[in-house]
This record gives sequence, structure tokens and C-alpha cells, in this order.
Amino acid sequence: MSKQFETVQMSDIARLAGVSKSTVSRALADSPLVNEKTKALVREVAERHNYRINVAARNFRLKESLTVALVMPAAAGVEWRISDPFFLEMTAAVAEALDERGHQLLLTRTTPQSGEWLEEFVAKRLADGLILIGQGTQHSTIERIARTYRGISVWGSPVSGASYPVVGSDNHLGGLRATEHLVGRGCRRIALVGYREDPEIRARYMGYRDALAAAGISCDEALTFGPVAGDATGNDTLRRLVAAKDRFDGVFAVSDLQAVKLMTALMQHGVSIPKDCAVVGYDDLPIATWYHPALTTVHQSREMGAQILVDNLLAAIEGRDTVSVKLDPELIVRDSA
Amino acid sequence: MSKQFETVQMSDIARLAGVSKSTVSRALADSPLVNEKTKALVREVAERHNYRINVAARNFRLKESLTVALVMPAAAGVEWRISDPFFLEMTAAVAEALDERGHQLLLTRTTPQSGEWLEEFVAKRLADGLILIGQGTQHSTIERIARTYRGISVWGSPVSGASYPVVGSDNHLGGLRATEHLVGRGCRRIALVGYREDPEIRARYMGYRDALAAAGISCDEALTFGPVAGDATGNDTLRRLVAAKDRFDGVFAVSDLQAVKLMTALMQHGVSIPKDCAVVGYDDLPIATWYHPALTTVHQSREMGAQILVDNLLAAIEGRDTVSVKLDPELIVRDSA
DNA sequence: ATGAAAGCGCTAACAG
DNA sequence: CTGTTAGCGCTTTCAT
Repeated sequence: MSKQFETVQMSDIARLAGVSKSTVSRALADSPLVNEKTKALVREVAERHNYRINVAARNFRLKESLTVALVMPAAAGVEWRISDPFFLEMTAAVAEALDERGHQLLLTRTTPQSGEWLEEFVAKRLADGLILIGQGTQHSTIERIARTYRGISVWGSPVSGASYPVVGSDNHLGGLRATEHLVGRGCRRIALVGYREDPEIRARYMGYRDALAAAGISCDEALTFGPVAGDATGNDTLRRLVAAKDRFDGVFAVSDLQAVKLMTALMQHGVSIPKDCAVVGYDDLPIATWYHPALTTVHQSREMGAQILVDNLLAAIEGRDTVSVKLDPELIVRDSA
Repeated sequence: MSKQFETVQMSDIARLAGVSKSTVSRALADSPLVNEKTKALVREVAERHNYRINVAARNFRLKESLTVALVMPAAAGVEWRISDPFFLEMTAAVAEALDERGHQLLLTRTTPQSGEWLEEFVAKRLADGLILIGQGTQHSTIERIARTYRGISVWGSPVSGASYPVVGSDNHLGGLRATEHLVGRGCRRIALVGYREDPEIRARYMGYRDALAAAGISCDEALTFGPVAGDATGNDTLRRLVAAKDRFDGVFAVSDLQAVKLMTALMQHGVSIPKDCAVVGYDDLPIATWYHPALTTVHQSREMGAQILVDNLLAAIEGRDTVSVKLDPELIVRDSA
């Protein structure tokens, strides 16, 4: 808050309009208690003097902030940056959904290392509630807080019996559909690329395994690659993928980002996609349509997800019922598979 | 702020520690006025009772919020979404820079339609200052506010005599270097793709024209295409580009996003990049390296930009000197040109 | 070195 | 309908 801006405040308006502060407060809040003529007068004076209510003071008094904090807890030990594209896309969607409901978004970085990151955040009272994108491996922490604090809404995998609402795509089904599609195209040696510690991602992996099993294809551990991260590990995975390029004819990547990176690496080594190797991703980020070849992927509706996340949060805060939903993942067939 | 969480507050700690509120306040703020032994005692009690200061109350009292709002004013009449990739990347960088300085980021959507969007925002006092990404066509509005409100820091094109600090890449030089590179590679019929109303973007365009002029190439209006936006206009531009594909041997796209879209469209119609047509983008988004062929582009350091934006803002708030800088744009040569 | 008391700008009983 | 009064939870003079 600027200490400089000319600070005309409610008492000034009251004085200028010849009424009390309470009346100004009520008039500005359009309370039915106040006479229409008085309201008009107050509004006119406020307008003329360019008065705007001090929202900070109001929020403090009301013990609310109309602000929601967005937090992404990483799986322990895994480096993450706020710039993860799915997170960013989801953030944008949440920001827009909140905006429609008159709330604001506080983007917060927390370090889940400290066992108490959530407690700390909640106690600061800077936001009316929390939206977590990706519960990761933090279920027990979240559950602990959720028992006493209800302003929580998470994007992830519904956990049965949890005290907090979760919305997320049905990751198992998504993995299944992606892999089935590859199988349906005739792929028989299907590689998997991605990190697998996270429950959400692990479910995609299980879907992959189940699809293979259903097709009578045995799951070859040698075709199960790690994540194509932004660091050295990623390059290593890429090298191993390229080295093994003749041993698989399809790849399911657990995220579009990794799919794109791997396609680029493969193409640079003469692999033709989808002819030599078909690729399916996950997320349906904008890049999936821009890439060449356009990426076949599993769509997660971020808009709908964001909407439900926000609905859940506001409902939770007000003590109304929330829903935990698994969104139906839709396979979007493009050119890469 | 939760109305539910058990609310142990300063007065409780004071009572439990057998001291006054003032002492607790001072002890927790590590004031030199308070005895070390007392401090230790207070801290111990606070710790034991899991007390955390109510930041909202503290901020209210101190008239500060340790919060900075991020706003992107669009050029009038142009639709924009928070999910613009450059904006998102910049947001992430700013969030991280702020975090290092102990501040938080409030992501705000404003509708620049109303002439008073900035005034309104400032008056709400929800943030200590504002960071604007892309001043767009809003210079006069920003200037008007900046005269009386100093908590402003913008990413854009420095305007001489402005009352607010601006940091941004040297767009003219960037456009010049991009185009020179194409010329240097032997391109003679160089198309330009992008929106040109925005001053920042317009400067890139002028750089393009100047580079052509310097090379003795006349600027062909027929090779000047509009933006590849996310809407129908975009598709239209793409169609016209494809139709004209044999009439140019190089393209300078004013953003990576548009470069990627156009490359995909071109490749889908049999154009080989960079053999038939070289392409240079602008921004150096992550996608530039992932794409195939990897995109030659003009790098804008978002990290450095974010750092300076934040430095400027905090300096401005505290009344210290700020700097307006044009960052040197670096051409990153990859495979597309 | 500590405490008492005032007050940030607003809202909401409670009285008229 | 309108005004008076009492705080929200903290920090900070001003005393002691």
C-alpha cells in the first residue's frame, strides 16, 4: 500500500457528505438499510472525491481476503520450477476462474521440505483458501491440515476417505487409452517415458501396464525409461532412448513436454514419426497442436478442472458440500500416432 | 483467512509468557530493545503453542503487504489471455525473483477498457506496487498514474522522459539482428509475421525494415503478414502464408509462438525448413529448443529482466533510484535459420 | 528493558 | 433509517 497516494478515506467522505461513517459504509455496500437519497448523495461525494475503499482495511475487519493462494507441492526430493508448463497453464485457468468469482490469485512458492509448510501458510491468513496443483506425495500432510482447516481444494488423484476434495483426470484410464491406441495402431514394443514416483503419474503408468497386459504384450522393463527432465538426467534418458530407437515402435510419454522433447531427439536421429515410431503424450498442452507432427495426446480439461477446483474451494470455505471428481480423459488423435 | 483455525494470538502468548503484548511483538521481531532471556522465553512459548503471527493484521498496521501485483495491459482492442506463453514465463520469473526478496505475487486481471483501471487498482491498496508486463499502448495511462504513485515497474520499451522505470529488450536491435541473420544466410525475400500495433513489436518491425534497407532489399508489403493469433485471424494468416510459400525464402516472426505455428503450417505443406525457407523467431521460449527443427530466435533474458523489474519496483517504493534499461537481445542460432 | 495505551480504516452490533 | 461505539490483531509512541 502506498504511503504516498493522497489518502482520502471514509471519514472524509462522511464529513463531506454530512453523514456518519457507518452510513457511508452502508451506502457504499448498497445496504438496504440506507435511504436511496442518502445513498445517491454519498456515492456522488465519494465519486467526486475519487474515493476508493481501502480493501486491505476492509479485508482485515472482515477476516477475509477474497484471495486464494495457489501452491504446488513437489514430490519430495524432486526439483521443480514454477515454470512447469502444465502448472502454468493450470494457473492461468485457475486465475480466470477465480476472477469470474471475484477472487484473486496469490502465487506462492513453498518449500515442502519443512514438514510444516502448509500449517505455516494457513496460519499466515493471507488467503481465504488454498488450491494445490498436484498433490504429489504430500497426501498425509494435506490430510493432516484438512482435518482442521477446510479451505483446501486440490488437483490430483482422489484418495478414498480424504478430508479434502480432489479433482483430477482419471490417470489410470488415460494411460490405458493412450496405450490402447498405440496397440490398436499395431505397435507391439511400446516404450514408456516418465517419472513414476508421483501417484498421479504412477496411475498413468499402471494404465499403460494394464493395456499391455490386456493385449497380451509383456511389459519389457528395458523399454521403461525415466523422465526427460530439464537437467542432466533428462539428457541421459534422451541418449538412452536414441540408442534404443530400433527396439521400440511406439512411445507413451506421461506428459506432452516429455513427448515433444523425445520426438525432437528421435527425429534428429533420423527416426520418422509416426512411421517408424508412434508417440502419444499426456496433457494436451497448446504445444501439442503446434508441434510438427501434431501430437496425439490425452486431453485433461484445464478449464473444467479449474472451475471445479474453484467451486470446491469456495464451497468448502462456506461449509457447503464439495465433490471429488475424476474427469474423463479424452484421447485426441493427431498426427504423431 | 480461516474463521475456523484455532486462533492463538499475540495476547495469548503474552499471557502465557507472563509479559506484555508489546514485548511479544518486539521479541518476535527480534528487536534489540528486548532482553535476550526474555526473547528466548517468548520464542519458546510461541513455538510450543504453535503461534504464528497474523500477517494480515501486521500488514494492515504497517500499511504494507509484501505483495506485488502483476498486471498485463493489452493493447486496446486486442484480446489476450493470461495464458500467453511469454507472459506466463515472465510471470514465473518474476514470482521467483520476488520470492527471493520476501514478497509475494498477486496475479491480477484488469480490464484496460475502463480508463481508470490503474487508479482503481492502486487505490485498493492490495499490493505495495505494480509490475506491468508489456506496456502496450497504455503509456499515457501509466504515465498519468506514475506521476503521483511511485510503486510501478514495467517491462516494455523505455519511453524518454517517462516517470516510471522500464526494462525491456532492445526490440529494434533485436529485429535488426534477426533480419540481418536471414540476409546473411542469403535470404532475399524475407517475410514478416506479426501484429504491429504494439510499440514493442513495432520496434522489431522497424528493425526488420532497417536491416532490409541496409542490405539494399526493398521491403515488399505483400510479404508483411498479420499475426498468427489463436483465433480465426490466425488461421487466415496461416492460409495466406501457405499460399504465398514460394514467394519468400525467409521469415522473421515477431514471437516464437507465431514462428512455431507458421513452421508447422509450412512443413505440413511440404516446405522444408531451413532448406526452402529459413525462420527466425523472438523470445527464446523453452519451445524454441524443443521444436524440430530447433528455432533460431532472439533471446530476451527473462531472469535478468525479472530481477531488474523487481529491483526497480522495490527501489521505487522505498524512494531510491531506479534504472530504465534496454537489454541487449542475443541472437541464438539453432537449426531453423 | 518493559508495559500501557492509542490507533491503522473499516464494519457491525446496539441504540435511537 | 442513521449515528455511536466498540473492536479486528497488531505495532509503536510514550511513560516508567
